[in-house]
Amino acid sequence: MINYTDILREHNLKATPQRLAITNELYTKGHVSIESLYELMVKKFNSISLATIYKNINLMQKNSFIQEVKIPQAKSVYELTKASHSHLACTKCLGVEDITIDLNVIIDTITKTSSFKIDSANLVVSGICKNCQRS
Amino acid sequence: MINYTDILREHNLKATPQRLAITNELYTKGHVSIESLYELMVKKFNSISLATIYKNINLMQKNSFIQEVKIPQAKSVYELTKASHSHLACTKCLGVEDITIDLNVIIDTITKTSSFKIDSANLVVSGICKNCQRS
DNA sequence: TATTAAATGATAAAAATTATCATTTGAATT
DNA sequence: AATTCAAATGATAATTTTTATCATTTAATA
Ligand SMILES: [Mn+2]
Ligand SMILES: [Mn+2]
Ligand SMILES: [Zn+2]
Ligand SMILES: [Zn+2]
Repeated sequence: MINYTDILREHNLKATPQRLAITNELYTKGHVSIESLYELMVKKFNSISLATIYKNINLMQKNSFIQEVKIPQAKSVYELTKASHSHLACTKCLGVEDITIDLNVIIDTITKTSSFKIDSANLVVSGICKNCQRS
Repeated sequence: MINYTDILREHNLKATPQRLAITNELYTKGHVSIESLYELMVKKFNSISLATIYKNINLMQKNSFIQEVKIPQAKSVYELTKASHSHLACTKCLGVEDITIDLNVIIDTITKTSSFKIDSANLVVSGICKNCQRS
């Protein structure tokens, strides 16, 4: 269990209980949607406002503290920003897993064959996760 | 200029003027957002309903006639379904270009190293397009 | 041309997101 | 420890986005 107090402050964000709870949830769950994050927070705070969730998600995104992951045919999930990686999205349980794949070959190919100046590459692979395959 | 009348009917969709206009717009523009599609349609039909846009987009998506492309930090665009391909998204002009990249090596790698059963892979590369680089 | 299921347009309703603002609070300062 | 104050929260209104409803129209078939 990481303490995000200092890390929040480094991003010029006050370490409020709500933010610490949000970051902890993102840390433990990995990838969380807005609605499930809100449900989780309501359990911890008798009266957290949905606006607080949105305001923090947006603010932390601006500060590159967290990132949105857009999944085809499903709701977005959010995660703590970490080293660049790709995602496996299960179409059955809607779970999202991290996977580290070297996309440099692809990036190089695009750079050589097009005039596009690449900033980042986002890969989402959809399918059935290990757990959902048996059933 | 392709005539989509028969293609729509093959998908069990009536070839209404609105649908023909939508498909033509997707064909000529390539990738269009809901709001710009609506603006374009309003020019052609004095009183097309936004609901008609949504209903058609959703229906045609179910029939795999068109597809949604989710772009990081930007609104989704829609395109006519065609051979699997990836996308270059310009963060400046918000334009989206097609690019054909062989993702089989990556898919094979994932298949070998994980227990994930892959259905599809979606790659969106963000950066600055050729046009936007000069300015 | 008549028939009919499907599509459209108008609009209400619902869902998602943002804005506003009085109150509270974290963190720095004394 | 008490004071200060910008920032954050919560309540809620407003806005935006998307879906539902339904009377009317229309594409397709006969
Ligand atoms: Mn991730
Ligand atoms: Mn495309
Ligand atoms: Zn699963
Ligand atoms: Zn551009």
